[in-house]
Amino acid sequence: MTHTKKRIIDYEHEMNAAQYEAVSSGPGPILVIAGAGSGKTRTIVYRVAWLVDHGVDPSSILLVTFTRKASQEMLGRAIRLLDDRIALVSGGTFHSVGASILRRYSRILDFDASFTILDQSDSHDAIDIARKELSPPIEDLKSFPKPRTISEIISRAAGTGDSIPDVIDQRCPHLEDYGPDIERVRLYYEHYKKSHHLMDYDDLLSRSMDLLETSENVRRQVCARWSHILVDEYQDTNRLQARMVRLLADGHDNVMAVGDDSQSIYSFRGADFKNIMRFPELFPGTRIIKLEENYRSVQPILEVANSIIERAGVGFQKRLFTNKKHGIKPLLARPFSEKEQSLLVLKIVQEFRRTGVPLNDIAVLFRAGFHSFDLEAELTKTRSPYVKYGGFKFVESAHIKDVLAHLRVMANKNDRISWARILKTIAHIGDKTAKTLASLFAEADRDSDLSVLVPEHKKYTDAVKELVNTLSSVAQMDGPLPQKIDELNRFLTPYLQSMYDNYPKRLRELEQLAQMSAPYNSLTEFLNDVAIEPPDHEIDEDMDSRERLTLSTIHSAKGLEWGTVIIIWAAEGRIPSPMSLGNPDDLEEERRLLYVAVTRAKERLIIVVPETIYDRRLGVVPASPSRFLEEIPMDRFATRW
DNA sequence: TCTTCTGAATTTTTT
DNA sequence: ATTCAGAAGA
Repeated sequence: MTHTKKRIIDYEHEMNAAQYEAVSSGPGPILVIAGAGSGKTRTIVYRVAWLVDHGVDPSSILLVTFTRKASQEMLGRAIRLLDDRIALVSGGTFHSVGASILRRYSRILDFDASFTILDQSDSHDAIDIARKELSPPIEDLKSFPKPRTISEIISRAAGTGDSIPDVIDQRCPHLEDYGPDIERVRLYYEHYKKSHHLMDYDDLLSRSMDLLETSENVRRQVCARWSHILVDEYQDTNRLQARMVRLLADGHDNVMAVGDDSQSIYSFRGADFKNIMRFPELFPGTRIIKLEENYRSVQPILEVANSIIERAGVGFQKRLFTNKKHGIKPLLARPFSEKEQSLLVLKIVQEFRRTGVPLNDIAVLFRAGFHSFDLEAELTKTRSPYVKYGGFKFVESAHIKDVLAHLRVMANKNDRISWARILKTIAHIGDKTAKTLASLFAEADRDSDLSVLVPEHKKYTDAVKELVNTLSSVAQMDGPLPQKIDELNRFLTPYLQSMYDNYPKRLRELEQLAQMSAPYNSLTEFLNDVAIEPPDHEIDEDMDSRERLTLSTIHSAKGLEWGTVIIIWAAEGRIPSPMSLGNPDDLEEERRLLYVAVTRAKERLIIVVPETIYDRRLGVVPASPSRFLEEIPMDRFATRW
């Protein structure tokens, strides 16, 4: 066998001392505290290479990340660095690792191996059903919390291990009276999922770990399969995920966890940065290595970053330093209004472009998706190209969900939620009819002809029959998966045309979906993967090659960097978000969020705080800079360049 | 009377 | 994009 790409790596000289120490550690638990821009990804990639170079079988290495993107990027870099053997490394998200364990051992739990994975809105739908079908019924459904709220509470309880009343007490005390009924909804929801062979995202983690905990046999097999585990972004784990890491490493403790407590920004989804502080308790004998040299930002930017984070209450002490001593101070700009802010951003961007800064190297960051609405309007008006991250997801857009729902009922006839969604696309069928028919279909025998169940002499009779017939004929079609999906798309085209005026674009996306299914052998397999790992929006759009400005929420910008970063709406009332004011821990997270935003910048940082803010109720009111900025000595900023 | 359809209002962050 | 309230329709 020849390894054409193989090269000898001089580990000691290709990185700094701390990085080398982490990369070349022997067996046992290691915690790497990697400050922003300190070469975290590089360290992980070299660690994988080092292990393989020192005789560890690549297929026994597991690299756990939070996103598919992160996992692909790291494996891609490792493959380029070493050679094709790296391709054998297992990489995945916590959820996909859980799903793969469940799929393999589902027989042991009494669960059908072909379970369907509920994405977030599916799970909302299921909870809505539970709300409405509970008996005895909930007294005042109108004032009862919405599915979304209940789902958040249930999911948080699952992720943190707290009870429902505890979660309500901490997060939303005003809902205290509903506690017992929410608990009933949860029980119904659990039962519902079980009887319909459904798993939600939390189940993928908790069910798989229950399995490892209860079955010694399974645990031994799984832990023998992966003898070395690397976990990225450990600060964003919740208690469930920390438990997962502990269980997966049972018996060998060969875990390298990498993270930065100062960049923990996902507590709303149950993450607890204290997990990273507790790692040494979970793994006795942990070696702690700190990476503090920053390779990204110039000194004046780091000074602002350090002064934001040094006022944080708890955390591993660290202070970033850099060799890039020269550089300009961050600019603090105060335009009058939101409109002026947008115009200022436009002006800066145009100015930089003229001086040769590529558009790709500039990003505008903000706290929440809607903070960029006005800017987006201006950009559209002036025909400036941009991409926005942190908005709606490809898979969550309606037309994709429609096709997926069709595919799901083909794979699993008793998927009531998908039936209801499909039926509602037919004229004269609303909520009520859709639900009735969905139940009817879901409970029908496996092989019976559904079209005989359709009520006669209704306006929708013919349309429903056509739907049912199409579904069963596509399901029985021979041939590869993409061909089936294309057939389905053809059937749905008239509906899409009537529904969306931009249907050509949506149709193209559906073709892409069909393409994506090509590597899969079974529909079930494809659907499972799509639910865990939403495909990226633009895989090979022609837009991609063009230069565009990046607009992103701070959350979606984590791990990325740009030469120039413009932070808009760095004002009280935006960051910290008003939602966080009630809880000191949440407020601290807002501080970290601003820290993450600031540390994305390499050379130039511009912080924009409009003088006024528009409030729907109060009209135009004065705005002041975020409290996290007010704490910083003003001489760290420039007021003009 | 029960359902569907239409239009208006609202939204923190997401695997 | 989703959700809610009220009008129109069967």
